[in-house]
Amino acid sequence: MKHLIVIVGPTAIGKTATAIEVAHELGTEILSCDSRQFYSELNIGVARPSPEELAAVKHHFIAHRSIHQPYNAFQFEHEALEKLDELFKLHNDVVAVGGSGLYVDALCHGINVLPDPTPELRSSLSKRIADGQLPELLQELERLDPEYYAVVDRDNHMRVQRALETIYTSGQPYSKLINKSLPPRPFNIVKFGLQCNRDILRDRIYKRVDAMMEQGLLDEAASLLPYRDLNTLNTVGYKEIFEYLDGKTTLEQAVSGIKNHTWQYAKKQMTWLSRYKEINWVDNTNAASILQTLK
RNA sequence: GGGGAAGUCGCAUAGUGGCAAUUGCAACAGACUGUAAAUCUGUCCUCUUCGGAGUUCAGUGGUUCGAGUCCACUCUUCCCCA
Repeated sequence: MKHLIVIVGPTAIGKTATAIEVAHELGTEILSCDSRQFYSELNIGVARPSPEELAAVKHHFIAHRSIHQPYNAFQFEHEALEKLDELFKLHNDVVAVGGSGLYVDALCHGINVLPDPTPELRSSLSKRIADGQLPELLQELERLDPEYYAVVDRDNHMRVQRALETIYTSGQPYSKLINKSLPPRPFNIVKFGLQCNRDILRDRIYKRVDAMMEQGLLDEAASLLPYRDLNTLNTVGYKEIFEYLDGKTTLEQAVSGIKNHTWQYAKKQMTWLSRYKEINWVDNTNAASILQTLK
Protein backbone atom coordinates (compact mmCIF):
# COMPACT_ATOMS: atom_id res chain seq x y z
CA MET A 1 0.00 0.00 0.00
CA LYS A 2 1.27 3.42 -0.93
CA HIS A 3 1.30 6.20 1.64
CA LEU A 4 0.77 9.89 1.24
CA ILE A 5 2.26 11.63 4.24
CA VAL A 6 0.53 14.97 4.60
CA ILE A 7 2.12 17.70 6.67
CA VAL A 8 -0.11 20.64 7.54
CA GLY A 9 -0.05 23.52 10.01
CA PRO A 10 -0.21 27.28 10.19
CA THR A 11 2.07 29.49 8.19
CA ALA A 12 5.65 29.98 9.41
CA ILE A 13 5.50 27.03 11.76
CA GLY A 14 8.22 25.17 9.89
CA LYS A 15 6.39 22.95 7.41
CA THR A 16 8.98 23.37 4.69
CA ALA A 17 11.93 22.29 6.81
CA THR A 18 10.00 19.45 8.41
CA ALA A 19 8.75 18.12 5.09
CA ILE A 20 12.25 18.21 3.67
CA GLU A 21 13.64 16.32 6.63
CA VAL A 22 10.93 13.69 6.45
CA ALA A 23 11.13 13.31 2.68
CA HIS A 24 14.89 13.18 2.76
CA GLU A 25 14.83 10.50 5.41
CA LEU A 26 12.31 8.47 3.42
CA GLY A 27 14.19 9.05 0.18
CA THR A 28 11.15 10.47 -1.51
CA GLU A 29 9.82 13.68 -3.02
CA ILE A 30 7.56 16.53 -1.96
CA LEU A 31 4.27 17.59 -3.39
CA SER A 32 3.42 21.13 -2.37
CA CYS A 33 -0.16 22.21 -1.66
CA ASP A 34 0.41 25.90 -1.23
CA SER A 35 -1.96 28.09 -3.18
CA ARG A 36 0.56 30.90 -3.43
CA GLN A 37 3.80 29.05 -3.95
CA PHE A 38 2.36 27.67 -7.19
CA TYR A 39 3.20 30.91 -8.92
CA SER A 40 6.59 31.57 -10.43
CA GLU A 41 6.18 35.33 -9.97
CA LEU A 42 5.72 35.04 -6.20
CA ASN A 43 8.80 34.16 -4.24
CA ILE A 44 9.92 36.13 -1.21
CA GLY A 45 6.44 37.15 -0.11
CA VAL A 46 5.07 33.62 -0.13
CA ALA A 47 8.09 32.08 1.60
CA ARG A 48 8.92 29.80 -1.28
CA PRO A 49 11.53 27.21 -0.25
CA SER A 50 15.05 28.45 -0.98
CA PRO A 51 17.05 27.09 -3.92
CA GLU A 52 19.06 25.02 -1.43
CA GLU A 53 15.91 23.56 0.05
CA LEU A 54 14.49 22.84 -3.37
CA ALA A 55 17.73 21.12 -4.27
CA ALA A 56 17.78 19.04 -1.10
CA VAL A 57 14.59 17.20 -2.00
CA LYS A 58 12.72 17.23 -5.27
CA HIS A 59 9.64 19.44 -5.01
CA HIS A 60 6.57 19.49 -7.22
CA PHE A 61 4.04 22.27 -7.69
CA ILE A 62 6.39 25.02 -6.67
CA ALA A 63 6.46 27.92 -9.13
CA HIS A 64 5.00 25.73 -11.87
CA ARG A 65 2.32 28.27 -12.80
CA SER A 66 2.03 31.89 -13.75
CA ILE A 67 -0.17 34.39 -11.98
CA HIS A 68 -1.56 35.19 -15.41
CA GLN A 69 -3.20 31.79 -15.83
CA PRO A 70 -6.25 31.12 -13.69
CA TYR A 71 -5.85 28.12 -11.47
CA ASN A 72 -8.05 26.43 -8.92
CA ALA A 73 -8.33 23.58 -6.47
CA PHE A 74 -9.98 21.25 -8.97
CA GLN A 75 -7.22 21.65 -11.54
CA PHE A 76 -4.71 21.18 -8.78
CA GLU A 77 -6.41 18.00 -7.60
CA HIS A 78 -6.13 16.42 -11.04
CA GLU A 79 -2.59 17.50 -11.73
CA ALA A 80 -1.54 16.39 -8.27
CA LEU A 81 -3.17 12.98 -8.63
CA GLU A 82 -1.43 12.45 -11.93
CA LYS A 83 1.86 13.42 -10.42
CA LEU A 84 1.24 11.14 -7.46
CA ASP A 85 0.64 8.24 -9.83
CA GLU A 86 4.07 8.85 -11.28
CA LEU A 87 5.72 9.27 -7.92
CA PHE A 88 4.18 6.17 -6.43
CA LYS A 89 5.80 4.18 -9.22
CA LEU A 90 9.13 5.29 -7.81
CA HIS A 91 8.41 5.53 -4.09
CA ASN A 92 6.23 3.87 -1.50
CA ASP A 93 5.80 7.15 0.35
CA VAL A 94 5.30 10.67 -0.90
CA VAL A 95 5.23 13.75 1.29
CA ALA A 96 2.58 16.38 0.70
CA VAL A 97 2.94 19.68 2.47
CA GLY A 98 0.93 22.84 2.46
CA GLY A 99 -1.03 25.41 4.31
CA SER A 100 -3.93 25.84 1.93
CA GLY A 101 -6.70 23.86 3.53
CA LEU A 102 -8.91 23.65 0.48
CA TYR A 103 -6.08 22.42 -1.71
CA VAL A 104 -4.96 19.81 0.77
CA ASP A 105 -8.57 18.73 0.99
CA ALA A 106 -8.85 18.52 -2.78
CA LEU A 107 -5.81 16.27 -2.87
CA CYS A 108 -6.78 14.03 0.03
CA HIS A 109 -10.53 13.78 -0.36
CA GLY A 110 -11.35 15.29 -3.71
CA ILE A 111 -13.97 17.78 -4.69
CA ASN A 112 -16.99 17.25 -6.88
CA VAL A 113 -16.83 17.71 -10.61
CA LEU A 114 -18.48 20.99 -11.49
CA PRO A 115 -18.64 22.68 -14.87
CA ASP A 116 -16.52 25.75 -15.43
CA PRO A 117 -18.51 28.92 -15.93
CA THR A 118 -17.61 31.08 -18.88
CA PRO A 119 -15.58 34.14 -17.96
CA GLU A 120 -18.49 36.23 -19.26
CA LEU A 121 -20.92 34.62 -16.84
CA ARG A 122 -18.57 35.05 -13.94
CA SER A 123 -17.87 38.67 -14.69
CA SER A 124 -21.50 39.50 -15.25
CA LEU A 125 -22.38 38.03 -11.87
CA SER A 126 -19.51 39.91 -10.28
CA LYS A 127 -20.76 43.08 -11.83
CA ARG A 128 -24.27 42.54 -10.53
CA ILE A 129 -22.89 42.00 -7.05
CA ALA A 130 -20.79 45.13 -7.32
CA ASP A 131 -23.94 46.96 -8.38
CA GLY A 132 -25.64 45.90 -5.18
CA GLN A 133 -27.81 43.20 -6.69
CA LEU A 134 -26.97 40.51 -4.17
CA PRO A 135 -30.59 40.46 -2.91
CA GLU A 136 -31.84 39.70 -6.43
CA LEU A 137 -29.22 36.99 -6.85
CA LEU A 138 -30.30 35.48 -3.56
CA GLN A 139 -33.87 35.36 -4.85
CA GLU A 140 -32.68 33.55 -7.96
CA LEU A 141 -30.73 31.12 -5.82
CA GLU A 142 -33.73 30.49 -3.60
CA ARG A 143 -35.83 29.69 -6.66
CA LEU A 144 -33.24 27.52 -8.44
CA ASP A 145 -31.74 25.70 -5.48
CA PRO A 146 -33.76 26.06 -2.28
CA GLU A 147 -31.68 23.40 -0.59
CA TYR A 148 -28.43 25.33 -0.96
CA TYR A 149 -30.17 28.62 -0.30
CA ALA A 150 -31.16 27.23 3.09
CA VAL A 151 -27.56 26.57 4.12
CA VAL A 152 -25.46 29.10 2.24
CA ASP A 153 -23.89 32.06 4.00
CA ARG A 154 -26.06 34.69 2.37
CA ASP A 155 -23.71 37.50 3.34
CA ASN A 156 -20.89 35.89 1.46
CA HIS A 157 -21.31 37.00 -2.12
CA MET A 158 -18.64 34.62 -3.35
CA ARG A 159 -20.58 31.62 -2.11
CA VAL A 160 -23.72 32.89 -3.74
CA GLN A 161 -21.96 33.73 -6.96
CA ARG A 162 -20.23 30.38 -7.09
CA ALA A 163 -23.48 28.50 -6.62
CA LEU A 164 -25.31 30.53 -9.22
CA GLU A 165 -22.63 30.32 -11.87
CA THR A 166 -22.56 26.56 -11.41
CA ILE A 167 -26.32 26.31 -11.61
CA TYR A 168 -26.49 28.41 -14.77
CA THR A 169 -23.68 26.46 -16.40
CA SER A 170 -24.86 22.98 -15.48
CA GLY A 171 -28.60 23.50 -15.40
CA GLN A 172 -28.63 21.57 -12.15
CA PRO A 173 -28.90 22.60 -8.50
CA TYR A 174 -25.53 23.27 -6.90
CA SER A 175 -26.55 21.31 -3.82
CA LYS A 176 -27.12 18.24 -5.95
CA LEU A 177 -23.72 18.49 -7.61
CA ILE A 178 -21.72 18.95 -4.44
CA ASN A 179 -23.48 16.23 -2.50
CA LYS A 180 -22.37 13.40 -4.75
CA SER A 181 -20.12 11.07 -2.81
CA LEU A 182 -16.46 10.96 -3.71
CA PRO A 183 -14.51 7.73 -4.08
CA PRO A 184 -11.71 7.14 -1.57
CA ARG A 185 -8.13 7.53 -2.74
CA PRO A 186 -6.26 4.43 -3.90
CA PHE A 187 -3.51 5.20 -1.39
CA ASN A 188 -3.22 5.59 2.34
CA ILE A 189 -3.20 9.06 3.85
CA VAL A 190 -1.44 9.89 7.09
CA LYS A 191 -1.82 13.45 8.30
CA PHE A 192 0.54 15.27 10.60
CA GLY A 193 -0.22 18.70 12.00
CA LEU A 194 2.59 20.89 13.26
CA GLN A 195 1.82 22.91 16.34
CA CYS A 196 3.58 25.17 18.80
CA ASN A 197 2.96 27.76 21.45
CA ARG A 198 1.06 30.77 20.09
CA ASP A 199 3.55 33.33 21.30
CA ILE A 200 6.35 31.42 19.64
CA LEU A 201 4.43 31.20 16.39
CA ARG A 202 3.66 34.90 16.47
CA ASP A 203 7.31 35.61 17.02
CA ARG A 204 8.31 33.36 14.14
CA ILE A 205 5.87 35.17 11.89
CA TYR A 206 7.14 38.61 12.84
CA LYS A 207 10.73 37.58 12.33
CA ARG A 208 9.95 35.99 9.01
CA VAL A 209 8.27 39.17 7.78
CA ASP A 210 11.33 41.19 8.78
CA ALA A 211 13.50 38.67 6.96
CA MET A 212 11.32 38.96 3.85
CA MET A 213 11.82 42.71 3.86
CA GLU A 214 15.57 42.22 4.12
CA GLN A 215 15.44 39.81 1.21
CA GLY A 216 13.77 42.39 -0.98
CA LEU A 217 10.03 41.92 -0.66
CA LEU A 218 9.54 45.60 -1.43
CA ASP A 219 11.14 45.25 -4.86
CA GLU A 220 9.37 42.00 -5.60
CA ALA A 221 6.01 43.54 -4.79
CA ALA A 222 6.83 46.73 -6.68
CA SER A 223 7.57 44.69 -9.79
CA LEU A 224 4.14 43.07 -9.52
CA LEU A 225 2.27 46.33 -9.03
CA PRO A 226 0.93 46.34 -12.61
CA TYR A 227 -0.88 43.06 -11.89
CA ARG A 228 -2.30 44.01 -8.54
CA ASP A 229 -5.86 43.34 -9.64
CA LEU A 230 -5.20 39.65 -10.22
CA ASN A 231 -6.71 37.35 -7.62
CA THR A 232 -3.35 35.88 -6.80
CA LEU A 233 -2.01 39.27 -5.81
CA ASN A 234 -4.78 39.77 -3.32
CA THR A 235 -2.27 38.25 -0.94
CA VAL A 236 -0.83 39.13 2.42
CA GLY A 237 2.60 40.64 1.93
CA TYR A 238 1.80 42.20 -1.40
CA LYS A 239 -1.40 44.10 -0.88
CA GLU A 240 0.04 45.99 2.07
CA ILE A 241 3.05 47.04 0.03
CA PHE A 242 0.80 48.16 -2.81
CA GLU A 243 -0.90 50.45 -0.30
CA TYR A 244 2.47 51.83 0.66
CA LEU A 245 3.40 52.36 -2.99
CA ASP A 246 0.11 54.19 -3.38
CA GLY A 247 1.24 56.52 -0.61
CA LYS A 248 -1.65 55.46 1.59
CA THR A 249 0.55 54.10 4.37
CA THR A 250 4.12 54.35 5.53
CA LEU A 251 6.46 51.44 4.92
CA GLU A 252 6.48 50.82 8.65
CA GLN A 253 2.69 50.56 8.69
CA ALA A 254 2.77 48.22 5.72
CA VAL A 255 5.22 45.92 7.44
CA SER A 256 3.24 45.81 10.67
CA GLY A 257 0.12 45.20 8.56
CA ILE A 258 1.81 42.21 6.97
CA LYS A 259 2.71 40.87 10.39
CA ASN A 260 -0.83 41.24 11.72
CA HIS A 261 -2.45 39.79 8.64
CA THR A 262 -0.08 36.86 8.55
CA TRP A 263 -0.97 36.14 12.16
CA GLN A 264 -4.66 36.33 11.30
CA TYR A 265 -4.03 33.94 8.43
CA ALA A 266 -2.26 31.52 10.76
CA LYS A 267 -5.25 31.55 13.11
CA LYS A 268 -7.63 30.91 10.22
CA GLN A 269 -5.52 27.95 9.20
CA MET A 270 -5.68 26.56 12.73
CA THR A 271 -9.45 27.00 12.76
CA TRP A 272 -9.72 25.14 9.49
CA LEU A 273 -7.47 22.32 10.68
CA SER A 274 -9.40 21.91 13.91
CA ARG A 275 -12.13 20.11 11.95
CA TYR A 276 -9.93 17.09 11.20
CA LYS A 277 -9.96 14.47 13.88
CA GLU A 278 -7.48 12.29 12.01
CA ILE A 279 -4.54 14.67 12.28
CA ASN A 280 -1.57 13.49 14.35
CA TRP A 281 -0.37 16.63 16.10
CA VAL A 282 3.35 16.91 16.65
CA ASP A 283 5.74 19.54 17.90
CA ASN A 284 6.92 21.78 15.08
CA THR A 285 10.60 21.19 15.73
CA ASN A 286 10.30 17.46 15.85
CA ALA A 287 10.39 15.77 12.45
CA ALA A 288 11.79 12.74 14.20
CA SER A 289 8.47 12.06 15.89
CA ILE A 290 6.77 11.97 12.50
CA LEU A 291 9.30 9.44 11.27
CA GLN A 292 8.89 7.51 14.49
CA THR A 293 5.11 7.39 14.09
CA LEU A 294 5.43 6.18 10.51
CA LYS A 295 7.40 3.10 11.52
C1' G B 1 4.53 84.74 31.44
C1' G B 2 0.56 85.69 27.26
C1' G B 3 -2.73 83.55 23.42
C1' G B 4 -5.02 79.30 21.04
C1' A B 5 -6.52 74.02 20.52
C1' A B 6 -7.57 69.49 22.70
C1' G B 7 -8.39 65.22 26.44
C1' U B 8 -14.20 59.52 24.35
C1' C B 9 -14.28 51.86 25.64
C1' G B 10 -6.09 48.77 23.41
C1' C B 11 -5.05 52.58 19.11
C1' A B 12 -7.38 56.02 15.89
C1' U B 13 -12.07 58.38 15.16
C1' A B 14 -17.79 60.15 15.36
C1' G B 15 -20.78 62.44 18.62
C1' U B 16 -23.15 70.35 20.44
C1' G B 17 -28.90 68.25 25.57
C1' G B 18 -32.28 61.88 25.41
C1' C B 19 -26.08 57.61 24.69
C1' A B 20 -23.37 51.92 26.81
C1' A B 21 -22.02 55.99 23.04
C1' U B 22 -20.26 56.04 15.60
C1' U B 23 -16.71 54.12 12.39
C1' G B 24 -11.92 51.91 11.16
C1' C B 25 -7.84 49.05 13.01
C1' A B 26 -6.18 45.54 16.46
C1' A B 27 -7.76 41.39 19.60
C1' C B 28 -10.81 36.92 20.23
C1' A B 29 -14.17 33.06 18.28
C1' G B 30 -16.24 30.84 13.97
C1' A B 31 -18.01 29.52 8.65
C1' C B 32 -16.10 28.00 4.12
C1' U B 33 -16.55 21.98 -2.29
C1' G B 34 -12.92 25.84 -8.10
C1' U B 35 -10.65 33.60 -6.39
C1' A B 36 -9.11 29.99 -0.36
C1' A B 37 -2.82 34.05 2.06
C1' A B 38 -9.48 34.76 -0.96
C1' U B 39 -14.44 35.68 0.89
C1' C B 40 -17.87 35.99 4.93
C1' U B 41 -19.99 35.99 10.21
C1' G B 42 -20.15 36.83 15.57
C1' U B 43 -18.03 39.03 20.17
C1' C B 44 -15.35 43.16 21.72
C1' C B 45 -16.91 48.47 29.62
C1' U B 46 -18.58 44.88 33.74
C1' C B 47 -22.17 41.21 35.37
C1' U B 48 -26.16 38.24 33.38
C1' U B 49 -30.98 33.08 34.32
C1' C B 50 -29.68 36.93 27.48
C1' G B 51 -34.90 39.65 29.46
C1' G B 52 -31.98 42.78 31.41
C1' A B 53 -28.87 44.99 35.50
C1' G B 54 -24.69 48.04 36.93
C1' U B 55 -20.80 51.44 36.03
C1' U B 56 -18.61 54.99 31.84
C1' C B 57 -16.57 59.84 27.83
C1' A B 58 -9.32 63.47 32.21
C1' G B 59 -10.96 65.21 37.56
C1' U B 60 -14.20 67.94 40.88
C1' G B 61 -18.39 70.78 41.43
C1' G B 62 -22.62 73.11 39.08
C1' U B 63 -26.99 74.16 35.51
C1' U B 64 -31.00 70.76 33.74
C1' C B 65 -36.51 66.23 34.10
C1' G B 66 -32.10 64.56 31.56
C1' A B 67 -24.86 66.17 30.51
C1' G B 68 -19.76 62.93 26.56
C1' U B 69 -22.31 67.30 24.95
C1' C B 70 -23.67 73.64 28.63
C1' C B 71 -20.97 76.53 32.92
C1' A B 72 -16.83 77.04 36.67
C1' C B 73 -12.39 75.54 38.54
C1' U B 74 -8.33 71.84 38.54
C1' C B 75 -4.99 68.46 36.01
C1' U B 76 -2.63 66.86 31.42
C1' U B 77 -1.08 67.34 26.23
C1' C B 78 -0.11 70.07 21.77
C1' C B 79 0.60 74.66 18.85
C1' C B 80 1.78 79.96 18.50
C1' C B 81 3.82 84.54 20.82
C1' A B 82 7.39 86.00 24.63
